[in-house]
Amino acid sequence: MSKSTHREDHLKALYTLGEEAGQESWVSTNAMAAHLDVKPPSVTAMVQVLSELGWAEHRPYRGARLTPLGKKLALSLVRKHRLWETFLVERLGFGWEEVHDIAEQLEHIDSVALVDKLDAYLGHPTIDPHGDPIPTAKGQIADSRRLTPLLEWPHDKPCKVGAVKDSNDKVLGELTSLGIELGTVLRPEDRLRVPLPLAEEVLVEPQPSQEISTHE
Amino acid sequence: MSKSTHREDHLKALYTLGEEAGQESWVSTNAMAAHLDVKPPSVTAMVQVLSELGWAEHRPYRGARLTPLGKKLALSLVRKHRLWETFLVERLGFGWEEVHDIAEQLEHIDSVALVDKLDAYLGHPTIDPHGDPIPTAKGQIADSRRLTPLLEWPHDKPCKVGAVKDSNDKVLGELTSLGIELGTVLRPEDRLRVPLPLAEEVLVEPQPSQEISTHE
DNA sequence: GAATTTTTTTAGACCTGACTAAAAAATAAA
DNA sequence: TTTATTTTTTAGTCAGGTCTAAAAAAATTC
Repeated sequence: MSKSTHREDHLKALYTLGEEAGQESWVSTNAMAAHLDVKPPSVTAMVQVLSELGWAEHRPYRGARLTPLGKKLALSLVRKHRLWETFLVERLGFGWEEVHDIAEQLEHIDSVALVDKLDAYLGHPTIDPHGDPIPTAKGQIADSRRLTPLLEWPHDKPCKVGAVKDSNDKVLGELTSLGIELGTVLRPEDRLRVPLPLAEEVLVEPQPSQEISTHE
Repeated sequence: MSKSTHREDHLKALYTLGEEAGQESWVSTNAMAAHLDVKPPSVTAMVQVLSELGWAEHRPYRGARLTPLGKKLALSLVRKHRLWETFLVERLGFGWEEVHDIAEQLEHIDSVALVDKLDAYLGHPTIDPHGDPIPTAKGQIADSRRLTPLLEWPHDKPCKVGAVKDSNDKVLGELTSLGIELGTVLRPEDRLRVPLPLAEEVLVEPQPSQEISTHE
């Protein structure tokens, strides 16, 4: 990996864990190390670099958090990642469970023009193949949908799959083999076929229209 | 750059210079250093690594050349590079002079499935936006065209632009501003507008059909 | 064919990011 | 609040790839 790829990976880890933990909280270097599959001392060193770059703040023994600049850069990485995932699924025909690792590489390609043109080519998509919102070029996340965990959805009403929470390859693959993908309409009886650990990962929204089949 | 990116860059330099110099010749480490914009000792070190990997042979003080395995790998890099260039121009709307640097990054993305799907998506193209042939997945270069340097083409016959020899951004940009791109038909009088240094880079083929305009 | 110049390799240093082991700070338990 | 435990940082090492300076081989000149 290049110097910047390493930095970007740590930046993104910090962003991701920071989002999970809530806005102003400090992310522990240990958590980042676990997330990046690296030992804690390596993260400490890297966090200090991010700090020198003005991307993050580091309070020794407390943790790290992004500066506004760091957050902006992280969002541009997330944007690239999700645009590439969209391309891979919608244009190249990959399954939604196959694209994470490839997008993980593609997101480090350095070219503003490329991202802009890719975005336009895809028709300025707002969500990626896993239902996650795609930040705009300015770093705005505009996700107007109000998603509800499937397990909290009323048992007698149909709903539509809007996103998968922790979209790791295994969960996505199992959902696919159940015939469940983004946009799939779940009727009350369909939900019986979804094992609990999978159902926990699914976020749904009201079924808006005349869709009736299990396969969207 | 990652370990493999560095290795691949040296491998490709060795391939490129080896092709220019003719099949069996040894490529000097100095030439590679100039090509890669790196100092000669760095190349020596890297060539020794390639040698340990079985990708190249190194004869100290003579130079290096690819093994059959190395050549196969190099061709797969060239294939990736040219497929991505094709994608960038044909799908994303980049100019042919803008894509080299981006493809230089994209060619290191590691995913066989990605290359296969990209190739299919583009309709299994055989030449890239600069007229260079795209190796097949098996490493075959099937270029049935017989291209002639523009300067050797009979002055009284029209011809069609088939490729650009040294497709660096500057040459390509100047050709574009003259209205010359791949497939452009050049009538005898059109050739007067092409400065010598540019004309030297252009390879042409017989004009097959009813094309008459300067803009293909 | 000996001497000089050019090319290439070796030697040794630096940079970046990873690691292990040990020290220091923070947290939890007694 | 003192002790024990956990977390995090520091210290020191290693790997990979780059560099400069010096040595060795090859090519060239006289």
